[in-house]
Amino acid sequence: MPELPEVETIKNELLPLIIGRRITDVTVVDTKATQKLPSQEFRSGLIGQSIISLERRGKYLIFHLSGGRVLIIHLRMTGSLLFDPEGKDKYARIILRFEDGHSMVFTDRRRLGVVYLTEDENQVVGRLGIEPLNSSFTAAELAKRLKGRTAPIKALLLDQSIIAGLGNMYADEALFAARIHPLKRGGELSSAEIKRLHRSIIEILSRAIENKGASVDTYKRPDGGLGTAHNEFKVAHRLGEKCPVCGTPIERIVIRNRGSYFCPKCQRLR
DNA sequence: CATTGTCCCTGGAAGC
DNA sequence: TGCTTCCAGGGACAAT
Repeated sequence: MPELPEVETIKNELLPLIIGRRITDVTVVDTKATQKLPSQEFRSGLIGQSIISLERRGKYLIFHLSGGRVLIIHLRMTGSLLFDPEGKDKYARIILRFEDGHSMVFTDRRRLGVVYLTEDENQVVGRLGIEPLNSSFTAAELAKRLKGRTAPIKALLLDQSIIAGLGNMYADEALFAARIHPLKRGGELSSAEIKRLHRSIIEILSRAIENKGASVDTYKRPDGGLGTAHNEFKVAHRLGEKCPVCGTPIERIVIRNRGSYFCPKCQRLR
């Protein structure tokens, strides 16, 4: 499941492979991927353009094109961007070909991923919240964003308009590291808890990027390689396993239709 | 506005 | 073995 560390890894590894390359052909295998944009319009908007930059914002990949337009891809649950994949991909949805014979394939088993082609990227990413690895993300800023909120902290961490890029796995890991129960109301966190949570979010995400993401489900890097961040998960997807701190079995509850893993002893509600 | 619930989508797992 | 049902979850959207 691509969250911030996975998308950041894809950006980092794709960047040197595609920068400056001109798109010579586009195949739209699955028209659902481009949403309401007709595939002919999508193709003609891309063909002939060069990729001049690649950035990440939250979980979005943003490709700036020479003509001024912007290609934006969200991988959602099972999407991958593969560079020069071997053989045919059963789940290929969009294929970009470059003038020198290379290709980039957007594959997506569950077909939830979305591709945009726009002149104004803010229409797609404009409502996203703060970047947690940006220096502007401070404990004071986090406190401000949680103040007065009554929803469970877990739900607030998943709200992309508050913090951009955290997903289910890393939200659970950050809450465990900060020793905060996922159901605790956001506005009721103490300043000590907010400081711990702030630090944990940064450390968990940074470490996962060092590990090139977590290969849970279908996540792959552009060269087809996997990430190793999941090996360091302490609670996420570890129902019934022993808490590495106290040995208590990890529990799972559902918050906003998302499975939340936590240690009932280390993360007390009160 | 804040919060909560539903839906999309598919393949792997679980149950019968 | 083979069929059916459930589940995973990011984000758009509707309802409250």
